[in-house]
Amino acid sequence: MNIRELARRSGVSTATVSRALNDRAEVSEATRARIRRLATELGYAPNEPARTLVRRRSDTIGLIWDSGQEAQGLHNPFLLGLLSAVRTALSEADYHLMLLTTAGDDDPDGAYLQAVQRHNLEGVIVLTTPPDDRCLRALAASTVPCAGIDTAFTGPRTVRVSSDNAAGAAAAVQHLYELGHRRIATVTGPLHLPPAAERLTGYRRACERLKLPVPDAYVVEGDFFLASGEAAARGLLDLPEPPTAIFAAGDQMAIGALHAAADAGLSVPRDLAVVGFDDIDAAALVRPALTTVAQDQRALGEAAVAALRGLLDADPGRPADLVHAYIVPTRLLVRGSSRV
Amino acid sequence: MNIRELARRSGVSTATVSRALNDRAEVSEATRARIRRLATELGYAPNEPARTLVRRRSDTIGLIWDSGQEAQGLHNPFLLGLLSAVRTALSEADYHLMLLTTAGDDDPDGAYLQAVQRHNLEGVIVLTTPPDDRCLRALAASTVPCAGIDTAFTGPRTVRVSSDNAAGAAAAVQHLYELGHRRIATVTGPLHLPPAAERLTGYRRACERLKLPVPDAYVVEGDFFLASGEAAARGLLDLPEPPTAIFAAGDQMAIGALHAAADAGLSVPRDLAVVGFDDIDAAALVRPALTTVAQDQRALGEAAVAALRGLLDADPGRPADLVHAYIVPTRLLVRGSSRV
DNA sequence: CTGTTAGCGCGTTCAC
DNA sequence: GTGAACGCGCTAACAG
Repeated sequence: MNIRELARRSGVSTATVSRALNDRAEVSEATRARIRRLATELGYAPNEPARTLVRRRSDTIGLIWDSGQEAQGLHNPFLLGLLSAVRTALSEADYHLMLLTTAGDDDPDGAYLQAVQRHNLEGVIVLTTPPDDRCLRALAASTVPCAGIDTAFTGPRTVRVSSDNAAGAAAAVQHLYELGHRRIATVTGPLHLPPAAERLTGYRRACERLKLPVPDAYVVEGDFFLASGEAAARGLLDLPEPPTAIFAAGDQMAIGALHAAADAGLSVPRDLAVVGFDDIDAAALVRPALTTVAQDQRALGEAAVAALRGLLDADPGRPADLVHAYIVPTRLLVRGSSRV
Repeated sequence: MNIRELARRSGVSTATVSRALNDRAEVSEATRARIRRLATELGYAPNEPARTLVRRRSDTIGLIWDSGQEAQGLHNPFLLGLLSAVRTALSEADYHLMLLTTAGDDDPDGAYLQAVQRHNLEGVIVLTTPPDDRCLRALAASTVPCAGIDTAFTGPRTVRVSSDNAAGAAAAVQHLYELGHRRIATVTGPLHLPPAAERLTGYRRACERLKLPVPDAYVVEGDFFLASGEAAARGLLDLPEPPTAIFAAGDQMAIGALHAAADAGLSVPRDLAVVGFDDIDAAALVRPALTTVAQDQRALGEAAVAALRGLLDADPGRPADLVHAYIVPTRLLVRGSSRV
């Protein structure tokens, strides 16, 4: 079933069919309706490769989501929601979505770039990825429009989307303050990662505003994984003046802090309050359930799509400074680990 | 950069370039090498839409992974690993991957089918999806090759891939038996779902083999979510003769059982042992860590790709009975919730 | 408002 | 072993 057959059956030319199906103005309403009806009746669907070939655009976006295994267990739960949101938002904007990989390519460094070229991709969305990915750097350095969520790359046609990490962290501190806590420590992520650094900044700013002391010992760098949070919390609880509350920049570390508290014979939230970040699935499953700063995956996904579309519509020559950062608000979910 | 330009620069015709790049036999080794080198040098990449158009095949597989929101929080953590495995396996087999959605289509019932037609997809892989999806049924009923992981659909060119749910459940029971438990109860998933039913079968068979009594009260149907596991466990612990071990057919329910035990003042694993299924992220994060039957996501993904390729290579006329079921083994992860 | 025609980039005949 | 010509399904440009 192709456009020629459809034309034959409806007694018009292929050009008219094409115009009718693509909602061009120059077709009479009557013929348009007739053709559309016939098309659905016959189960006609346009051949995208052919359209792509002639229109020189594919309406297709590439998606890169983690080329390495390092991120395993880290932002994972998070990614799925993101992926879902991106998929939905793109499809609502009538874009198709292609998953990209580096594997199986002769020239791994240019793999993504080649994929974009091969498939005529209009742009690429990048979900959390190791920042040292050479293949990704090559992409960012090109003129391919890229929107990254929580990624640290920059290039000529690049936008970054992320949660308002600083504000989220500040909200966590504020929440603990309102519960009466005055000694609030933090466990950070690896500080070379932007989200980790931003969350620390938010923590510091909130403490400053609230006139809370932040001794150096109250800031411990972790790696976002459980064990680091547990170790950090253990250290914090052993201090001469231990904190009464811990803000961990990631849920896994926060859960580690819960374990450390239990081991120290402390009751959460009575003796120690804990707040995490991300709202991974496990946050609602542990006991006490974890109070956490939830990232809005749906909003992040939609923002990424919006950002990319902005880039696509923008004049390629112009720097896209105006839209160079999309910040999505977070939401504090108060659960048992902080509230009494 | 296209094949014509490449031909001009290498002093041969486009036909020769095409033959060289596609590893056809009728080209001399020398020219092939020369052309290949020039191609990488110039960053040439074939235009897939054009290739697809003329070859009438796209080397592209569609992926459907959850059209509804119902599954939220259920198999989620699981899906991501699957997705990753499928992506890798497909790309190693030189297939491209396209994410499909129903959204934004006029004829939602035929949305997937249309997508397959539009993009010339060779086949589709379906990850866990609500079984009542009409759109999916339409796809399964067609002649499009489909491989489903844990899905309940069947059709003329359909393969199902799943974990060996029965064996996994049996292994859990066996493990508990070896620890000395003789009163082992189970919390099942919704029994209309094949995985839930299979896990129950495995449980029953193992109990029978080990001559363990299974009073009706020891089999409680849950819904895979936390609360149902908690409620079921509470009921079980209130029995006149409560079990000393619970096998829950899903990790969330198992974690619910841990909560119930804690509320009843029981110590896990001393007073009650608990085993789950799936190995979601949270299983390793809760305390005590959850013993669970892990599904091998990587193997499942690879099996799905293998199954689909089998279907693609098979004679379309022939029923594909020989390969109609791919069963992937599970692995018991013993953690603190069972081992003393 | 509609039809005719050219050509998007490539793989594949058929000649040589 | 190589080249010239054709056509995949569709849209765009132009003609009517």
